[in-house]
Amino acid sequence: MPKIVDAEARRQEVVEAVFRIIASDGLERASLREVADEAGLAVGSVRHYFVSSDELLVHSFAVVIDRIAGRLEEAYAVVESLDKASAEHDAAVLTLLGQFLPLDEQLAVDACVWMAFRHAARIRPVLEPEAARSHRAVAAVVGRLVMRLMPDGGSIQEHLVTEAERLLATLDGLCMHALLQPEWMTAEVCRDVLTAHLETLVAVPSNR
Amino acid sequence: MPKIVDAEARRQEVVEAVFRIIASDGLERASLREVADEAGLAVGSVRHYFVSSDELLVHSFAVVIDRIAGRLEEAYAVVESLDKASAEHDAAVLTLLGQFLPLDEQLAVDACVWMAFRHAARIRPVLEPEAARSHRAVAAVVGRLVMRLMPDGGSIQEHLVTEAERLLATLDGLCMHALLQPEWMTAEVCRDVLTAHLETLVAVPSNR
DNA sequence: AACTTTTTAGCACAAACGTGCTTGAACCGT
DNA sequence: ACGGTTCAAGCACGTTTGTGCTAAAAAGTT
Repeated sequence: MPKIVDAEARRQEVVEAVFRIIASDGLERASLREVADEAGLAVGSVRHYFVSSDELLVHSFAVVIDRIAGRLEEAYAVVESLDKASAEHDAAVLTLLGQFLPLDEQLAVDACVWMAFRHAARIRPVLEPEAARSHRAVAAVVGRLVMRLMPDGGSIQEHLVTEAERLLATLDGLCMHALLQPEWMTAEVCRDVLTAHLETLVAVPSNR
Repeated sequence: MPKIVDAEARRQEVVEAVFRIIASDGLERASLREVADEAGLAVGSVRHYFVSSDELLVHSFAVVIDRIAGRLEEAYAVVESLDKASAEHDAAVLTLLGQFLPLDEQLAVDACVWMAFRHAARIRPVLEPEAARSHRAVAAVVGRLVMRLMPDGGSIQEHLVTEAERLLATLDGLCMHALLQPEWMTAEVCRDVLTAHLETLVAVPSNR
């Protein structure tokens, strides 16, 4: 039998190298040579764990999606465990929504990588399936949250879809601005915008 | 004197070629050779009008910013010319906000290009000044609009900033989704989300 | 007709890229 | 101790990129 190496762990190390490169230098710099250097390996070694550059990138995309979706599900479970009217509930909702934003270093890397891959997927067909999965996973959690938060429980299908999409758009927009214009979009502004949005979600206008 | 050619018009043609390439194949494919082919010129010719690849890209970024900002100012002038309570006013506001979204082919190209450059500016320092200018220009219009739409005229500075940033984030998020997930984010959903947002902007919760 | 200056075109080079392929090195079971 | 399998590393080839440089074509002025 061969040399024993935890192959999955090695793959994960390479993926982490990909993340660091994308966060600091962008997706276009995530070449095999750069990734190998960042991971402290040779190009041939990286290619031993990932058949092609495409496979490496698609797998990296999948990993970041799973990480984000996992955090969201976890945070949503907390929300669901609390009483709807309690103050802890509101705090838990803010914590959930904060998982989208680059509020700490780990979240910032994930947000960078996520954004980069989603935008790249518009052009590169290999990334498209994962982009669609990412959208479905996030929309599912946000949809459940909106259903829980809306006063009528989201009974009117059209309003639910609109409000879910509205929250999703605001989140992605906030994430974008926090990544691209960090000097204008501080963590505090993010929080203010989110709380303002939540107030508008609870208080549905009467004329609808 | 030399061969007479309208240099500015030629530059514009090259820029249009850049736009088409970015919209269809992404910014990373906007190389000198690709641009020259798309514009029907030789690489040397393109380089005669743009000293370097960087200058071409920065100038293209500036052009798309001017185009978008121009449309916004134009649409805002219409809004300002109408009575605040009229139905035409609401329609004009929707028209203004629609300038951000890829609702027709021209807007879609501009939105693609704008997004691509803004994201690239995170990594490429040469693009950063234009990205900052773009943010200021758009924020100015949106800020004025929010000030006009808020019931108290945006007299409380913090609320104004928050609401302006909230609208800006929603717009960018909508634009992103419309570009990346066009099958989920139709023009109709965009309109619904925007009208819902405007309702929440007019009806400020009492506890604030 | 000759000259000058702009415009257009193209060559050549170094650098970086993905990938097919080969070569040692490491290590476990026999 | 040995053999077979996996891991690690690297070479080589064809592309593509930006850019410095050269040179031909075009056209108004003299």
